[in-house]
Amino acid sequence: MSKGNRTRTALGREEIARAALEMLDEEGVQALTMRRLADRLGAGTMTLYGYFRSKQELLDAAVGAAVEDFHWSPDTGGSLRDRLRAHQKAVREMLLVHPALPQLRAHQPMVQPAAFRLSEPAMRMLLDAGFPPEEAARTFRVLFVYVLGSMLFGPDELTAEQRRGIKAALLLLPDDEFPAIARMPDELAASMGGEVQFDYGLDLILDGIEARAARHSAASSHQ
Amino acid sequence: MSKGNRTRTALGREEIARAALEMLDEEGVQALTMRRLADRLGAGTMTLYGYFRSKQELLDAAVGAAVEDFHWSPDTGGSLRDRLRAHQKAVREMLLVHPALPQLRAHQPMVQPAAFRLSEPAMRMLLDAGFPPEEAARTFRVLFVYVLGSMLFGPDELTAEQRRGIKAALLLLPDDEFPAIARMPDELAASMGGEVQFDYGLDLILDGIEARAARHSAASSHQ
DNA sequence: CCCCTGTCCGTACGCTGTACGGTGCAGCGT
DNA sequence: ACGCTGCACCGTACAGCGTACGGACAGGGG
Repeated sequence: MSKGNRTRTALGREEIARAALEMLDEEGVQALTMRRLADRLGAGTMTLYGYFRSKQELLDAAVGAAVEDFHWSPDTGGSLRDRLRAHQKAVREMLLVHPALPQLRAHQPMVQPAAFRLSEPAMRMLLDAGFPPEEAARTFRVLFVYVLGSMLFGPDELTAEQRRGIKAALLLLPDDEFPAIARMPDELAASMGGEVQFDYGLDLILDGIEARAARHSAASSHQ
Repeated sequence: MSKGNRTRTALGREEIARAALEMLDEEGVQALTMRRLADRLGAGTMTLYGYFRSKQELLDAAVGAAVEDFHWSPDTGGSLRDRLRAHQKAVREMLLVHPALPQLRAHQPMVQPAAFRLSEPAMRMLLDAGFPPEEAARTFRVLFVYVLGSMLFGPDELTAEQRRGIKAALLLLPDDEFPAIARMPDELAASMGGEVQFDYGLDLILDGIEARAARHSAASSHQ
């Protein structure tokens, strides 16, 4: 059987997925087209369909490629809070490198098993801290939603034009109907992204988690 | 000038936007097509472009129509925590009626000034509770990200097929590489949406907000 | 009556994802 | 050395998308 040596002919699932991921990160989700990707690879459009059944399958593979870049060394010490924060910050860093991931995740949940690499460390920390499985899952979910949501709804990727549009909309709000918002366009604009904003919210959530963790460790020491 | 009475001929910006919103809510974002919307209205496709310069402008108008459905009676008493929770739950209810809103928001921030109707009450509560403007904005932003993120990443709208895919992926994870996750497929699946999950996270975040509010009210009483 | 203005829409263009079927080369049996 | 077979590649085609252009047609003012 002529197995395994056909990759000498340049193309393969891995290469295509990586090229798709690059394109995604550089130009955004809507810019990734089968034709444009094929051009970039110096291939014909339909060649890609020899490796992936559909565009969706290709996108899944690109997600898998991005996720494989993430590795977490589990042995950093410190409090549960510090370790959770470090982990979530690491996830965010990865998402900043691959900004297309949250958008893809919004359309369809992770199909790639490798995607669980991201959540495993945090789940483990919570279980080790005494959270019962269901609450650990719920707690992790809050962090998950916040970290991904910050990427998607925090406009780190806003056009200058969009920024101007928001500012303009804020300025012409009637003061009497929006007394709170109309007075603070600058604060609102500042709150819409950036590392300071992310850290503020992360710490706020970690406060809540820490309080619950204290309850659990107290309960287990009673036993 | 023949101004104002042309709506007698059935069509108008308002009707079109409302029809678009219905279509969005019933069939999802990707199902809304200029052609299909025109058919539904009994009009030609290009007629719509007489009322909206582009599909994007139409989508913005649909967002505006959805947001106008939301009214908040500001006078409910109770603690800051209770009022914030009631408000965020009301927002979530509106989003459940119009599930397309978070997806639209993910692609482009709110251009409709009316969208600020949603955030005004919460901002006001935070300012009244003594939060300085910048921190109020940051705090609100955390709630905002969580509420929208819960809609988008919580799979309230998951296909049964997708659900099965996740479950299958979870079941064939190698236990040695994912010791935490592989043991709790059911808990994880349960954590991915639903009102219980949402309330858990909302209360967790409100804990953090309440702690900060206590600090602010203490500071203001010192003065 | 005619013309003018404004609403409506048929047609067309360039784009998308993808099905189908052909082309050309690598490797093999003889 | 030769012909066959299988497979990687891709040219072409089709339905559907957003939307530009220009024509059809109705209603009101001269």
